[in-house]
Amino acid sequence: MGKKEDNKKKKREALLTSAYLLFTEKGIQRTTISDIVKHASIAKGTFYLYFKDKYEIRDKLIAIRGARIIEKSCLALLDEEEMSFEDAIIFLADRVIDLFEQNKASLSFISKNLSVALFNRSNTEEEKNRCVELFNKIIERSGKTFRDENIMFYMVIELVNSTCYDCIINKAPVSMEMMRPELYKAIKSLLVQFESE
Amino acid sequence: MGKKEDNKKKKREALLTSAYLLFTEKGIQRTTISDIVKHASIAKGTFYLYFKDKYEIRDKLIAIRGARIIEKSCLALLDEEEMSFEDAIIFLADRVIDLFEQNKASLSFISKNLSVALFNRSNTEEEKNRCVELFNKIIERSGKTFRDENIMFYMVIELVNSTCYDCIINKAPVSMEMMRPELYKAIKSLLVQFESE
Amino acid sequence: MGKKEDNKKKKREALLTSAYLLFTEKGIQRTTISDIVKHASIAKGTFYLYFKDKYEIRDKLIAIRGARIIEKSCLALLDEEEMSFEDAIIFLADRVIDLFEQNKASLSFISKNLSVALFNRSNTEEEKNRCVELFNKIIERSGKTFRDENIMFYMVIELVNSTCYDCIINKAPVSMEMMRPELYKAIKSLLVQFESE
Amino acid sequence: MGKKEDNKKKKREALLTSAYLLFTEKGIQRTTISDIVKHASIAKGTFYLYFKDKYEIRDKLIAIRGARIIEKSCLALLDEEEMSFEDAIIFLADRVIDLFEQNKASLSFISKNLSVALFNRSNTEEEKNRCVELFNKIIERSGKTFRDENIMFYMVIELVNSTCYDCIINKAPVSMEMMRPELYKAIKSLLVQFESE
DNA sequence: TATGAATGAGGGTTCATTCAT
DNA sequence: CATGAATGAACCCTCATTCAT
Repeated sequence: MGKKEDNKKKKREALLTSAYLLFTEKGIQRTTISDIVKHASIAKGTFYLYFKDKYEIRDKLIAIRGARIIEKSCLALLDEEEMSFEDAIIFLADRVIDLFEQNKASLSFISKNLSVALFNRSNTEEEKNRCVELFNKIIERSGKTFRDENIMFYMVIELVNSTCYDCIINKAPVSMEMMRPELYKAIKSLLVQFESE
Repeated sequence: MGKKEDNKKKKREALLTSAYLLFTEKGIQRTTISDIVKHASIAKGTFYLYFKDKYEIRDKLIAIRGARIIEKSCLALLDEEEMSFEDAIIFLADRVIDLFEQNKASLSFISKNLSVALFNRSNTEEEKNRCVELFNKIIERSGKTFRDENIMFYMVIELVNSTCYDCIINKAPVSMEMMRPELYKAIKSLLVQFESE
Repeated sequence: MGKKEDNKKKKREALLTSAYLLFTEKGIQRTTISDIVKHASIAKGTFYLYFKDKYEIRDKLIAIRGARIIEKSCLALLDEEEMSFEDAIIFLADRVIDLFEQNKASLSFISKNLSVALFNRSNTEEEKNRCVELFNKIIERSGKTFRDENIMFYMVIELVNSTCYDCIINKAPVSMEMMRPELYKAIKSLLVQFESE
Repeated sequence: MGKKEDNKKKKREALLTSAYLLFTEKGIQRTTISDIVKHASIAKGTFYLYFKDKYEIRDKLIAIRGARIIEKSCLALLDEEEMSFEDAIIFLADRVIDLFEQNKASLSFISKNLSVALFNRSNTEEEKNRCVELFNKIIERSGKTFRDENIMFYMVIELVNSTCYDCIINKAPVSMEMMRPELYKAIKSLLVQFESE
């Protein structure tokens, strides 16, 4: 019967949601498993039926939340009129930066690990696949071909994520405002670099 | 009397050395203050005369060890014959990657925080200054001028550090071997971008 | 229907076998009911249909395994040619010591509780009876009569079991090798003591 | 300064006393470290400065309390008029049985481990030595010599301890009352056995 | 300044037991 | 009868921090 299965999924979901809320609110260090299960209205022992420890749930959440950010941005792009590939990627970067600026706690939580959502081996789930599909669709629309799309996307993501983290959270080396135009130029020069002649 | 001063410096040094050893050996989480003071042959209470907590000593160490990596690379470069600016930066990147590959524990410890060695506000010490001076010397030698050297260096460092961490530690998205040529092309395209016309 | 009965017996047997294996392998403390049912491929709740708790199954196992050791030794004796009563008991002791030396985990598990196999009130099962019968047969064969056979057997068993446990497991006060001749002399003097005039 | 040292000894003593009280009152399984420290008015963490775990304190206590029983009995003997060696040992056994009958909780706690007080390697402390000295004094007074005094004492202790435990706690195979005369005869026959001609 | 024994809150984790299926 | 997910009390133990010396 699916009832049990359903219940299990719900429990898992509740743990993930509660953990994310607490992690972004109080930080990972100061969030205890007790906090998480209390917030999720689940027994403490039950936590261990779903996750090995606090760090497993954190890693899973980084992947999920990172993927969500990328997905949202891609979907926003697909709603837009067609534009050049460079502009499309800049548009994406712009969306990601906006989302992070609107949700600094999320950025603080994801830290510089946005790319694990796409490239980490342990993350074999659908989130990853959905993002990869969206990226492929964007490339397709551009009609261009690239030397190594994975590495290209990886570098762009790293550059965007790093600058967001440092400029928004640490406010160093400069503010995000000041960084933004430089970042866009940098991304453009990177993309050109990856086009196959 | 300078002897007391000396002794204090030695104690501080011992704590830093021991902490670094243990952090790289067992990880930060699993290293306790007890471990650190035991290894440094110092009393537990004394720790608190020098550092607020484990995370203060960690942050200090990331800055010190990061700066050391950059410094070493810069000094190696200054030993070389003159070369073009692009080649000089590639040479630097190459040195940094080599150092990290030779010392994965150090990379694991520094994680994606290499740039704090140079750009973090809280890091007001000499390490930072030495690195900045070295960078300035390199630029000087090139005879070129750049739109914003800080941001340029920041981006290159982030790109090198990120790819090292992901490719060497996580082996994703590709191996460091495969990443290296792509990284160099990317760095070159970035640098050109920053030259003032 | 006997099939259900059979199945129940098999389950019980499986639990006993698994528990014994784990108890001797990892110790009683470190063996959990979860471990036992997992090893027996039985559901957790089912355990409680057969035993009250871990200690009930442990006590049952000590009785069973203790009885098995004594039985084996007695049967070995009955295979031998006739010999004097003293020699017969020494032969038995010898067999028991050998069995324990070959299976230290079993000795460690039974500890100093070998006699419960025969004399514990709660142990009302067939194992006990089989051993008692074998002892009676041995006495019968000897043609002798004794003041109190039960106490005599009890003392011999205690002496053999204690020395085995201390000398084989703890290696104190001396090795089993050194203890053996002394033990045999002691047993002989005990037996003489119990003969009715 | 001895003040700190003194305090440490007192703490250790308090832990031992409290643990013994609770072990004999509620059993080892049902006594928690929390119980012990609470009863001793000591902080939980402090327990671990003195003992590794509950089982270390238990083992230490078995040795201490076992030694105390033997010591008391020996001292009672030395108060008596001279008597034959056999009678002296019977007197000792008698005292031990009496002490155990008066304090069944203590017997239950020591279980069949009385001899570890004297023969366990890990127990290197003064308790052991005091008992050994007392035994030597008794032998000296008897003017006799024995083949192996250690093994002799060990066997007598084991026999007394085993019968006490089984007859007093388990009331099997017979009551202590019924066992006592048989035990004395057995001890006597054992002792004769060990005399060197 | 330096010490390290003492603290005790609260961390993670276990596991016997229950009970709806 | 059998199941096994869920429970949650209770466990052990850690360890940052204090403070009398």
